[in-house]
Amino acid sequence: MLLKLDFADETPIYMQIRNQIVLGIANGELIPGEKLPPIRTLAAETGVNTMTVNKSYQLLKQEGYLITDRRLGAMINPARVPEQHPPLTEHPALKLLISELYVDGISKEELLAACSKLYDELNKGE
Amino acid sequence: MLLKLDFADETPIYMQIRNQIVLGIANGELIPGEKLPPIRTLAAETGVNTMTVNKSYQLLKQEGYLITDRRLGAMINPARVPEQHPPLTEHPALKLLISELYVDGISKEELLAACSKLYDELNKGE
Amino acid sequence: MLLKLDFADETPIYMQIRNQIVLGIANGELIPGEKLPPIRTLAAETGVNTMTVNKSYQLLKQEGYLITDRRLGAMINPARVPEQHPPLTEHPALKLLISELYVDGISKEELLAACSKLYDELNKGE
Amino acid sequence: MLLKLDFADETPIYMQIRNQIVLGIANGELIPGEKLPPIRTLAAETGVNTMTVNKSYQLLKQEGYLITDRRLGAMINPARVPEQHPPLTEHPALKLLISELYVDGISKEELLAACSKLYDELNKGE
DNA sequence: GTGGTCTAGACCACG
DNA sequence: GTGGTCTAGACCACC
Repeated sequence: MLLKLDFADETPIYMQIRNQIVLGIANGELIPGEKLPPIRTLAAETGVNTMTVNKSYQLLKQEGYLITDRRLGAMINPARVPEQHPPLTEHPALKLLISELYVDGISKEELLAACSKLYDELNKGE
Repeated sequence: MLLKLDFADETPIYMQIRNQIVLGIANGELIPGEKLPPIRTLAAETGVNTMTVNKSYQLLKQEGYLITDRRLGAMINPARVPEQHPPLTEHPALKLLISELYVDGISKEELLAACSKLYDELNKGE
Repeated sequence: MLLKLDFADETPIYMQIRNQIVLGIANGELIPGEKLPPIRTLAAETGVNTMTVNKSYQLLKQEGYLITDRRLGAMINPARVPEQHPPLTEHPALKLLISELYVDGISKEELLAACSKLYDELNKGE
Repeated sequence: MLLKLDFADETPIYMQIRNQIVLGIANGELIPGEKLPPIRTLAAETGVNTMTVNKSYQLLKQEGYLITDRRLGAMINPARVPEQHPPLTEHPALKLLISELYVDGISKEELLAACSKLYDELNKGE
């Protein structure tokens, strides 16, 4: 799996790494139990400070996406417990996003079609 | 319209103000052409510095949500030109959001139902 | 002559009025000796405060574009003495403008063609 | 690169800084990828508040002249996408400028010669 | 009265 | 050490 980082982007680098790994898990590119590269390796490959990669791994671990085994290093959590969600209609980010799209003239059909398509693209291997 | 700010939240205050106004526009609470409170008033009401509110207004203006009529002050842009969107299926934030929800076990039906409901709630006045 | 003002524009209204009158003089729409509408009339027509129009007229008078006769009101100065210019190559605004266009990839030919065309369009009646 | 600010000038300081950097890019004094001084340094050197310099950088970033690499700070955007221009003959500032010069008796030849010279002086290093 | 600009500090997130 | 955010107060241009 290849990480694409944009150092000029406003989202922090550690968050970009975290996001890409989450995306990788969702679309099946990273499978539960798969080993992730050691922090130093990933840092060297991406030209990022080890501390930054470390922060990403810590965050992913805290969110349950990752587990670290002392002997094997980091791997995708094979037994993740999904987070408890309040009703989706209260999800602040989703609400804001849909509001922005609505104001930009996106129709309901377009929105639902895109959501459906994006969802279907996930984990094609299933 | 009442703004609710959370000073403990990590999202910057100026961004919270911006977000709430965008939400207000989307759900019809703020109508195009409507006058917004002067920077100083809003600052006093929310207990925030004028510079912070100023920053929000600047951002909203830059995004086209707001205009400042030199005679009357700030108002919701009555003739906003919607932003050009690349296909929604390439929208990074939407993609990430759906991925996170998917990994958390949200079903496609739940997702679409929530999006549909959120969309329908917007601009009830229409 | 019709003034088009944009109250949301960042350039002050009095300056917009001044600019449009200068443009009118340059393109021959306003001819030397021509009477300008009284301040109050212009203010009413454009929906602007009389003080604002007054400021425009004062500025134009100070720049020599306008003279006011107590009996006849304001008119385009029929005997304007052109301002003394330092060498054009030192003109700060021109320098900045050309720099911006250059950085935006405008070729020298495009620039000169546009300048030539714009110049030729002025005072067609001559 | 040395910035010359005129505190008596009516153009805002942050805009003067912005203008000088744009000029520097155009004439080749600042090359794409070159690192700019940190906000604090530039503020100290010019005797201006950090917030003011910050505002300049924000503006330059928004205009695409500058990027801030999260690791290295601010630098001249090495991959700037030129802005889309409507036909130059519709450029309001250029139109106004030429009109003013025309009314001041500048001949077409003088104008074109100056534009040509100014353009040729840009980016001598090329 | 309106927004726009600026100052002199301070704190924080990021790398 | 870097930019990003915020405060408390001030002054100014514009209308």
